[in-house]
Amino acid sequence: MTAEIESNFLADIGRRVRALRADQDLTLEQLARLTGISAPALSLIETGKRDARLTTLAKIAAALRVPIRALLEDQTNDASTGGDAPAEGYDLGDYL
Amino acid sequence: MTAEIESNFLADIGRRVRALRADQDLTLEQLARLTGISAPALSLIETGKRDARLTTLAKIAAALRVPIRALLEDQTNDASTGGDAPAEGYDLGDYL
DNA sequence: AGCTGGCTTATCTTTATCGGTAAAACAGTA
DNA sequence: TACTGTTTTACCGATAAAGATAAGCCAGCT
Repeated sequence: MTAEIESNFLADIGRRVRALRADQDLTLEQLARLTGISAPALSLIETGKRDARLTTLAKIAAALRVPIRALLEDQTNDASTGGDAPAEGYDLGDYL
Repeated sequence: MTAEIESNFLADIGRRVRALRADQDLTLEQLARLTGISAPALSLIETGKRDARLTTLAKIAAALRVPIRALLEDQTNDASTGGDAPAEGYDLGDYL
């Protein structure tokens, strides 16, 4: 339950990193040099197997020249799936 | 240089967490129970002294019922209803 | 003064990130 | 079949996050 949502959360981030890297035709080695993060570490993050630190994700976002926000959530709002709507329109789907 | 930008980055996140917590009149103890993160750990994050993991920030955002995006960057220029379009050139100020 | 609540800091243990290196799996392609 | 490039996985050591606990600090209040 909790662990599943967490791994989905990390896997989503990893997919976005990988997609952005592919858009710029960068290899893991190249992104590793740009970020200072090793290629194995990047691979773990992209495959959702590592719970990276905030500054680590910030380095990746900077190297890809996108705001960190672009790595975290879909910019398309979707309808709520759970229960209560917190007054403004967010649902967040109750991460954890 | 690099370390300074990092600490600004973390301090900004911490300030947003603290502001949102204050908006909801929550103490560190209460947020600790909501998130499962200890109050000392939350204090370190809010004061910008800790480089938290992604799932840790996700827990905080969920407890505060805001999208994680709200903790990471200023969204004062958004205020739109559904069409959140980045659309224009980012600078990101070269984190790292 | 003595409280009390909220926050910070310190110490400790467990656990995980992270870089480095190396090896292994997986494409493609000749 | 080999060969090459890319990615994944495994191990190692150093560093750091996170929980727990305790102590310190700083308000406000009786």
